[in-house]
Amino acid sequence: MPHDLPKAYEPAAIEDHWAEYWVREKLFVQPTPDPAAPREANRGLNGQSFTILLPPPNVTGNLHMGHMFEHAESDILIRWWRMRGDAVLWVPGTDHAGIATQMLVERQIVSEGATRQQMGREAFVERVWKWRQHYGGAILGQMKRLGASVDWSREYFTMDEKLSVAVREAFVRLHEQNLIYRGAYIVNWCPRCQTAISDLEVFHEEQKGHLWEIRYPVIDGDGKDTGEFLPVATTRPETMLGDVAVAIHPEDERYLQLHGKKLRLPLVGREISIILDEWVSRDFGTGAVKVTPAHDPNDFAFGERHHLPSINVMDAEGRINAEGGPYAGLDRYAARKKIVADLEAQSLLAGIKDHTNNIGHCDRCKTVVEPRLSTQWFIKIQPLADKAIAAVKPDAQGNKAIRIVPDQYEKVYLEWMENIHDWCISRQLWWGHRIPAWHCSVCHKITVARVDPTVCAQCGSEKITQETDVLDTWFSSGLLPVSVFGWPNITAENRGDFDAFYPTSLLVTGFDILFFWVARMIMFGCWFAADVPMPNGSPRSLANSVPFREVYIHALIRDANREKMSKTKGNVVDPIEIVKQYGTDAVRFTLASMASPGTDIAFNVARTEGYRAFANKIWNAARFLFMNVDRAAEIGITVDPAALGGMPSVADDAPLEARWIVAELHSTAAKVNQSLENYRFDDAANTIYQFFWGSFCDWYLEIVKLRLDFSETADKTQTKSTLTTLVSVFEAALRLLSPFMPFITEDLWHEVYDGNPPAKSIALISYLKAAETIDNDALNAMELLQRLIVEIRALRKEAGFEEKAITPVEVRTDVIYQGLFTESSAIVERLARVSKVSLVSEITAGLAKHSTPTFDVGINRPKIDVTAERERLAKEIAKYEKGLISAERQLGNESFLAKAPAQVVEGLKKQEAETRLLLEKARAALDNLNKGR
RNA sequence: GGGCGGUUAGCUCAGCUGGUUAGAGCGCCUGCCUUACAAGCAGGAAGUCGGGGGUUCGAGUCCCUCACUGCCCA
Repeated sequence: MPHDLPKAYEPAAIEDHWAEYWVREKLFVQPTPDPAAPREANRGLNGQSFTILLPPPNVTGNLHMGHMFEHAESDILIRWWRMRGDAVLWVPGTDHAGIATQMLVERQIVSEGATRQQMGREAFVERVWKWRQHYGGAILGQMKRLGASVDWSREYFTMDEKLSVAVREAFVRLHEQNLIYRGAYIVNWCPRCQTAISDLEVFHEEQKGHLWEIRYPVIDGDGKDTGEFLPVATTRPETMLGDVAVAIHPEDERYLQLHGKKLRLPLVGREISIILDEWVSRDFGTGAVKVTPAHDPNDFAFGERHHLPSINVMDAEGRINAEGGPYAGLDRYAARKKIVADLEAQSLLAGIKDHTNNIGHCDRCKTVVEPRLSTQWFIKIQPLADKAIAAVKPDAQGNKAIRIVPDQYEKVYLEWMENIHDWCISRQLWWGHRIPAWHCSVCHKITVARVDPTVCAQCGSEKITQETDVLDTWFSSGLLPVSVFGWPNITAENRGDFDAFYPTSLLVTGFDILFFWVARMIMFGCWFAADVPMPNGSPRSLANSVPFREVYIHALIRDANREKMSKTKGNVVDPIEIVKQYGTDAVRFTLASMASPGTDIAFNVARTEGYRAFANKIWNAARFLFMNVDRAAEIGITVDPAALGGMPSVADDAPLEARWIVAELHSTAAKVNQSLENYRFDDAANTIYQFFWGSFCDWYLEIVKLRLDFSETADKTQTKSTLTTLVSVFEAALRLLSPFMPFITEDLWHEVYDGNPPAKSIALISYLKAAETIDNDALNAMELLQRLIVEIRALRKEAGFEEKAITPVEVRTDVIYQGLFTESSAIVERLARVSKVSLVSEITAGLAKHSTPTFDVGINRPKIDVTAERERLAKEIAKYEKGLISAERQLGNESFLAKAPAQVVEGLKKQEAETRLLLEKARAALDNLNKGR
């Protein structure tokens, strides 16, 4: 059947088809292994499994460039491992994103004129589920379109029943282990979201503000003003309503006379004490710091140390509450304004200074967070952190249970983990995993249980109500590596997944969630998996408890000007849009080729344009190939499909270009495999690009045109073997490229097999593996030939030949190369538009001439540009002279000769000799030019 | 304030444990519609490797220092 491909590659025409095909045919589904079967049987051909858990995108989210990059890298690795014969599993899913999702649905409700409070909790949660069913997880649909080779049968959602069981078990277990406690502490409170958020969910931003100095009147034992004042500096004057003391440094000479005295709190009138505390910084402000334990973490610590009461003066929405007397009801900023004005009116304001401070904002809604005293649930994190540290730190033998790549992040991780704070896991939301704790209104004790209790476990009362708080979303996503494989239900019958896929092999993720998620998975994984025995019943070591063996931290995507992409700046590049324009493959290849470790990626569509051209190049190479296959078929020459699919090889007596392209292919395969081992997507991509375009298309295809003779008189055996090499190398190159450009390679691969491929997808057959030895003779010979052709082409230009003109050339070379040039004269003639290659002992005087270390080549010069030629030679001479001077200096240096490796010295000597010769030739050529010969 | 990274061609970036005269893509210049491809072909120009100092026979690569820049933590 003749092939009929459009002249230009149109990604849109094929991508939807294949994306849908991959999902429909369930090509990437990895079934649960049978736990009764031997472990090896559950692994791939290599006896290995390779598993990646998709970092769960937010269920409300859309795919952005960062996702596409992360997925491209993961997919490249996954496809590569799969083609190398491993049992591969990539598990997709989304997380329920407590705050974001609740905010989104709440906004909808408000726009309908209602509130969630009116609706009630149950109805609201139902509404969120409904939203999720209709609109949630759009990002997974986008992933399907982009061809991510994930196992869709295993899609998870953190609120699913199966994963919720794990959340509950984890909570109860930690509680039983006394690692969960509840208490009143200062937390980051978002007045808009009306929930506590963890330290990690707060971002700090410098803002210009003020430092107000307030004069606190000193009073005597009877409560009367002494006429003295203590100046107190604050950035948040409104919190003074909750002041319970003022702290000074015990050795601060300015305030020695105030030791033991009391103050009257301005505006409020409350008597407060002056406390002495060495933690006070004497240099900051006035050296006297107001203490408001309910509204500042440092003050809370002061309060603990000095047994001070806490007075909460704000409500959940950031308004002053009843404790604030006349200010009650005012928003925090309105209250600040009024308080400052009132203080001023009472002459209690000593000064206002400009002050820049770092203000915490809610990561979700950008509202300024308020440190607030409230009762929350916490995890006592140290025991978990200890394991998580041990998992990453090298042991005495230098082994690490988890390797973090690039390794600089290992330090960042350990630094954070070693200074970790207890984790506030409660959120005042409705959407999420409700904390499985019940409060008893009789004995006021708490019952935490795996099964919803009906009575208080302490006093048996039925008057119990469930805790209203839900758990932090990261609590559930932190459990994913264990929960997606069935934990806590690991029984003899259903432990197949866990045994086969846990620990997962690799996590590909961004630096931004190293602490949020990666660290928490490590803590939970090490903690909970440790209790699951190994398949043979033996205890599980730390190395087998970790959630993944490696973490690859990828770069961040910025716009073409290296600016962070953000909606407000309007510089967000929508990957789907770019994909529509250039094709998924081109975008993937762009991302891969720019993915060098440690540097952010400045995404530039100019690059993508270039890789679309690359795809088009491959497409057209295929057209050329099919054209010839069809023509061959007409005279009865066909390629045996059995010759395809492995590593191409050629006979020793095959033509040079055949031996060469096969050697190049092997060498390319070796480099690509090596690069991917090291997560060097850029090197791998560039190597393939160079092979496909630079070697296969630019040279091999051009030369092969000489051999494809379909005339009556043709040597059919030779034509067939040429065609076989051509097709088999192309087919192999498609496989090499497939992980990077899955769509075009899938499409062309099916074409190569004329619709009867040996497998359902190119993704399911084997990747390239280089032979032990590579034909270096062919590589060297071809390199020399290419050099000759390039020199002739350059000469032709300089000599002013028309593009199409054909001309004879003279070549002088050593005997050892003469055979090559003679045998390959047809190649030179075709590629350099030469009528005849004559080997001479010296290039005829007067010809335009180029010299290289191995040969001289000369051609006629119909209309040479003498000035340009003179400039070129002068430049060449200067370059050689410079090189010669530096070579001579080094070779004249005795310590160089004594200390440098022989190989380096030899190389330099050879180079020096060559340069000397080339210099002489260039000088002679310049002379001749000047003499007008 | 503490820590980490970056600075190489006009742009975006490679350059492994120091070793011959520093590379790629895009862009640029010149000439070509050579029937696979103008999303192409051929040829070409272009870098005091951020500044300074040091170690070394030899430094883009190692050390010190300064400058600029980005990120993380407080």
